[in-house]
Formats: sequence, structure tokens, C-alpha cells
Amino acid sequence: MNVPNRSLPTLREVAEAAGVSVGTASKVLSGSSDVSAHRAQSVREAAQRLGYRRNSLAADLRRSRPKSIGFVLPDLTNAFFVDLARLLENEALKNGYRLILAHADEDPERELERIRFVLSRQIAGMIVIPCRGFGQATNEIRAAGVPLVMADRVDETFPEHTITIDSYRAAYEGTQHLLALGHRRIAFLANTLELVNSKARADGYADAMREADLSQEVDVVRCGMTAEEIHVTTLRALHRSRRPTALFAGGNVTTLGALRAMRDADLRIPEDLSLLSFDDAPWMSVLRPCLTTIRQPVEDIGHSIWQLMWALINDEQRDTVHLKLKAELQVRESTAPPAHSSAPPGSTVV
Amino acid sequence: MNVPNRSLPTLREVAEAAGVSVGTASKVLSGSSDVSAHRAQSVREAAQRLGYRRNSLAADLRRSRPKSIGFVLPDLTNAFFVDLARLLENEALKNGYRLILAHADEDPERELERIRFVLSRQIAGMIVIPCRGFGQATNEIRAAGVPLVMADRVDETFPEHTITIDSYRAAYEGTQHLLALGHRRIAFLANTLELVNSKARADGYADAMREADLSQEVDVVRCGMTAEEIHVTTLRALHRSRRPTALFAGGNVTTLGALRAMRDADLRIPEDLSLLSFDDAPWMSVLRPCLTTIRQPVEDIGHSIWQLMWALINDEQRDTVHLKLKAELQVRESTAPPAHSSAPPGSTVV
DNA sequence: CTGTTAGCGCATTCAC
DNA sequence: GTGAATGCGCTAACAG
Repeated sequence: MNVPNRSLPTLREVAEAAGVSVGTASKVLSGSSDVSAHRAQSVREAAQRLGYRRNSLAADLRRSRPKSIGFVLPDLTNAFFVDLARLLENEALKNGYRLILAHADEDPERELERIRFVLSRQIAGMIVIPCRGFGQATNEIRAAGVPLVMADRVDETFPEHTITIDSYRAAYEGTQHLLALGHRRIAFLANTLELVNSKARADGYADAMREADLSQEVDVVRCGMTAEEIHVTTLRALHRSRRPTALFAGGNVTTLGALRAMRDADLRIPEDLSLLSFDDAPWMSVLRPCLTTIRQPVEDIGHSIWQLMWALINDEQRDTVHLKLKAELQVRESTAPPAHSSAPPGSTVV
Repeated sequence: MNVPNRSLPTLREVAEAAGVSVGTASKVLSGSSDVSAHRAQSVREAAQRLGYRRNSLAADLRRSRPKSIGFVLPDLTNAFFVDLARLLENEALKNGYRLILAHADEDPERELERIRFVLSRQIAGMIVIPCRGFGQATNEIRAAGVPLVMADRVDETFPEHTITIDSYRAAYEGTQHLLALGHRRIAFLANTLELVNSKARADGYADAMREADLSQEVDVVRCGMTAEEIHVTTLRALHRSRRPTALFAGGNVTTLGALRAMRDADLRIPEDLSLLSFDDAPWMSVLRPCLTTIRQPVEDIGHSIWQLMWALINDEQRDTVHLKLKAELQVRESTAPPAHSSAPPGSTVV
């Protein structure tokens, strides 16, 4: 009863069974109306009866620009990226496109390999959130003549279309919030400075510090990409003699790592240490106190990315787009005035 | 400088440029050694120079059994599934296979659509974690003659190969743990009973309760699939007159929802309410108190799935496999004796 | 070792 | 409307 390797029927078999030509069968099955109702019916019946299933490999090969879009993302562990994937998937589907997910796992080599593979599928467009070390891939994508939209870890210096948030400004404002609370020793946790958005966040932080005459206190910790690395690095930072009174975590994974470190160091939030998180994640909702975060407008970002991609696919956009959306500071409970300043504000060296 | 639509060079062009035949060029580029070093060299050079990239669509069409495996998962938000995806990706890669991720988003229709699409790519095998309502897909996969391994939300009653953990037993033991602590009013939070593993967990819980002469207290709450649904339903359960003294959450998303509800109801863990989580997730590590969980051996599961798939691909496995791994109870801080029983144990009706 | 040939399954002219 | 013919780009089988 279970015929193992009997291959699926082909279009030709269906056509034969229905007593029409392949051409006609093809038209029927791909929804062209230029076929008499009678024949259309019998083709559909035959297809049904034989259990026909179109070989999309062949169809795509023939069409040469499949209705699919590659989406390369660096980390399946990061809620922000996963959210984006879901949004894009839905947007694409509305326009009859499919998303091909490619997971780079924060590894430039794997990323390149993935991009090459996706490219070799003759996709209609490519959306990339680069990982550290993103390099020649751009050229290859360009050479393939495939529309490319880069997102999140990008900025306006990229020659490609980019969509992201204004990391600099958001970090600047976040830092100001902490300063306004009276913090002086604020450490910024950046996963790496090789990523332009992390760099921009660190810069926004540093500039806000400098403008508050706290150049001396600027403290950017490069803490690594995974929650575990971050955990360890942050813990080390917390054990320094002049411990910061506030931590500004540069992303949701960073926040996770930082929280682990704070747990280990047995520090309470916000009594012992304020925590400001760039980006939030579903699990943060169960923390007490609620975290003050900088919320990225994921929906808008996803929507904008697809809008742009759609325009590019339809050749309706020639100028390079650099879109920067605004992230919102959401003040909640994890940030509060420092318990006791070890030095009065005035004594800070200018 | 940026030639937009110049299509990529084809194998034939490379062959011509190198002064050899397509056949030879094909051999070189797919790594056959049956070519003289000299010609191989010039083919590689030509390919390099022209920026040749193999059209894997065409290659796969020709080969008719691409080296890719479909992996259909129901929820990108669930850390367990994502972990599995990463593991499988790596295992597959070791054997030169690629994973095609397909996200069903807990929607049976979308799942079917996804499965059909993946099938239409002539993949070599398919790994499926079904979602509620998983139905005719099985037949279609079978009809396509593609090896199928089903995981997690399955049991030995499935006619397909299945790999999962012993949900019944784990839940049984988990419940015993709570009983041993003195709990009587234990509620089990199941996302849905339509999923066999959730059902098994609920059964394991219920049987443990019955064996402790607590049939009357059996309380299985069907709380929904998303963290938000779960949040709402659980909150309702917590507001009932006879509030449970312990909650047993049937999965990591369920735990998230339950925690939100406990936060809203302002209940402390474990003083007011014990919480036992089936399955853990990275973010749980930052909670205080640490959650008592039932940990699934993700690595083993992923490994076993691939092992089996590999055997199937190579036609080395004919009998149907039903593998059940063991999950481990990890007692931590979120479970403790109930504060004060509102009724002495003895009064419970048998 | 190498070149030639014949399709993989389909969509798409283009005559009729 | 419809069918016959033509490749999409590639691999595999075969003859040299």
C-alpha cells in the first residue's frame, strides 16, 4: 500500500490523463483564464486524481526569477530578529512571495555560504541583517543583479539601501535619562564595536557623557555576542573597584547577559544598580522590577523593509534609500537615582 | 559601473571561455577528479574571472534529489524549537546537507502550505514538529516518497518515525515532586489537549494526582498557544475561589504566560505559589528564584533526529522508529511546600 | 580523460 | 483557445 519511490506525476502525465497538451495543462494549473471551462475542469480532475504537485524547482528555473526573497539573519536567539522574520514573512505572503530564511549564526563564513546558496536559487530579492565581518557578500549580491535591502546593523554610510533605527540618538537620549537621574558612572555594554549600530549606540552614549562633562567616566565595555560571553564580561566589569551605578545594555541579548551578571554579583535593581536596556523582548515582561527599555518599532521596520523591497522588485525605486526610524525610551522601574554618589557631582574633573 | 540586469554567466559560457566542453566544466566545478589538472585549472580560472555561480535550481532539478532537508517548526518564539533548528542545521551541514526552515506559526493551514512548498522542492527528507491540526500533510509527504521524521509533539501511536521525550513520565514525576512537597491543589497548564505531548503531560499529571487520592483536585487548564492567551487564562485560574498552591506549566511559552499572570496577581514564588516549568529557556536563568524545571535533552533529541534521518536517506532503516528520550527534573527554588493548606490533607475527599 | 547528447519538469512563445 | 516546439542551466551517460 505504501509505494516507496514512485515519483510524483508530472505535468505531462496529467495532461495525457486529461487528454490535453502540456501547454494547456500548464495554463490551467497556473490559473490562466484562457482555457475553456470544460478542459480546465478535466485537467483539474486529472491533477486531483493523480495527486499532481507542481515541481517548483522546474517552474522557478523556467521563470528565472522565483517569487521568493532571501532573508539572512544573524541570530535566531534574538527576539528582535525573529519578530522581524515573522513580520516579513507575512508581508511577503500578502504579495505572493515567500521568505527563504537563512541563519548565519553570527558567523561571517557561514553567512557568506548562506548568501551564496540563497543567491544560487535565483531569488527575486535579498534582505540582510549582516553579522560582524560582513564583507564581499555585497558585491556578490550586486553582481547577481538582485535587489538588496540591508537592515538593523547598518547605517547611511552603506552604499546599499538601508533601514534601521537612529541608534545614536536613542542611545544619546537613553544616557541623558540616566544622567538626569543623577548617575555619573554609567557603563555601556556593547556586544562589539565592529557592528555599526553598536558603534553608533556607544557613540551616542559617549557623546551624552561628554556633554555632561563626564568624558573621564566614559566606559564602553565590549562584551561579546552571546549571552554567556556577555555574562562573564559584565560580571568582571561589576567587580571593578569603582563599580558603575548604572548599566546601559546595547541589545536584548546583552541585557540577558547583564542580568545574569547582576544576579551573580547579587546586585538589586535599581537600588544597587540601574539597568537600561536597548531593545526589549517578550521575557522581559516577567521581570520585577520592569525594565526601562528603548523600544524599537519592529512593526514599522518590518513594514518599511518590505515596502522598499517591493518597490525594488517592481523597479519603482532607483535612488538609494537610507531610512532611520525612531526608537522610543520607555521609562519603567529599573532605572532610578543612584543610592549614594561616591563623589558629589561638582567634583567631577572637566 | 553597476550593470543592473546582466544575468549571471552560465556553465556553458565558462566552458567556452576555458575552451572546454560543458561536461568537463561541470565535472571540475562539482569536484570530480576525472579531469586533467591543466584543464581543471583553466576552468576554475574562467569561472573566477566571469564570476560564475552555479544555478542550484537547475542542478537540483537535474539531480532530482537535492541535498536539502525540510524542517517544519510551529513556533519561532519557542526557544526549544529554535535550539533544535540550530542543532539540526549543524548536524546536516556535517553531512553536506542543508536545512530549509519552514515556519508554520502554529497555523495548520500555513503549515500545510509550507509543507507543500517544501515538498515541491524535491527535498531529500523532511523533519516536522507538527502543530495543532496537523493532518493530511503526512499522506502528501508519504506520497512524495520523502523520508519523514516527526518530533516532539508526537507519540508512538503515529505511523511515522517519531522522536520525542517521555512526556507522560516526566509530568508524572514532576507532579510527584510537587505532591511530595505537600501540595494538593496543583493546576496543570496545558496549551491545548489537541497536541499529543501536551495531552500526555496532562495525563501524567492527572494520574499522579489520582494515585495520591486527589482525583477531585485534578485541574487541567487549557490555556492557549501564545504567551498572551496563556497570561489571560492563567490569571483567571488564579482568581478562582480555591486558588491552587502550585502551578505546573506544560512548556516554556506556558511558563512565560504563567509568570505574567503571577506578576499581575501579585503572587510571590514560591511563598504564595509554587511553579514548576516543563522545559526551560535561556531567559529563565535570570529569574529569582530560579525555576524548578523539567529539562529536555535538546542535544540528544537533535542528534537522534539527524541520526535517524541520515539512516533513512541512505535507506538503512526500514522499521518504524519510535524513540522516547528521558527528561530530567531539575529541582531549584520555585517549588516549595505550600504556605498553609486551607484544608488539612486528610479532609480531601477520596 | 574528454566531448556530445539527452533530458530533469515546466512555462512560454508561436503558429494554427 | 489550443497544441507543438523550444529552452531555463545543469548533470549524467555514453561514445570516443
